[in-house]
Amino acid sequence: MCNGHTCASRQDQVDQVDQVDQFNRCITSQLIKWFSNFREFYYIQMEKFARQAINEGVTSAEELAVGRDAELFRALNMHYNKANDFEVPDRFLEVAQVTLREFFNAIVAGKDADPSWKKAIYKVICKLDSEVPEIFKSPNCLQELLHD
DNA sequence: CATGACCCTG
DNA sequence: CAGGGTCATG
Repeated sequence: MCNGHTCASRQDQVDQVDQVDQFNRCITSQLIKWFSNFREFYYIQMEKFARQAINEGVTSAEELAVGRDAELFRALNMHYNKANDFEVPDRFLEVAQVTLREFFNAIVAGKDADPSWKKAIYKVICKLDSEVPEIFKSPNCLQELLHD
């Protein structure tokens, strides 16, 4: 039955599954790392633009708006969507604006004196996170994404 | 012991 | 981004 050419041994099959498993684990951890880096860049920009607004004399967070033409948006888009491969959801703009205002108010209030002042903001913003798209939860996520 | 969040560097 | 360290979880 198993002539060594057309049929893999049970052990070989087990090894293959292990390899696929490890492969997927590497890919996912890599993605997690990427998202982590994205998130960090996002907040760095938020702080940067919030301080910039303050230095420019903005007195109220209400004056801060993040539209698709905003410098802040351009900076972010440059990193996440340089080739404009997809349309940025309006939801993203909304959350970005909330985040910017959150930073603005915190800094104006002098909360940045506290070494961990950003955590309060993170706590607020993470609640605004959108649900993870179903495809990403699928075991065949990689295959499905590759088809597009 | 493994994994992931978070932080800081290069 | 990638690496590496720390800390909390399970």
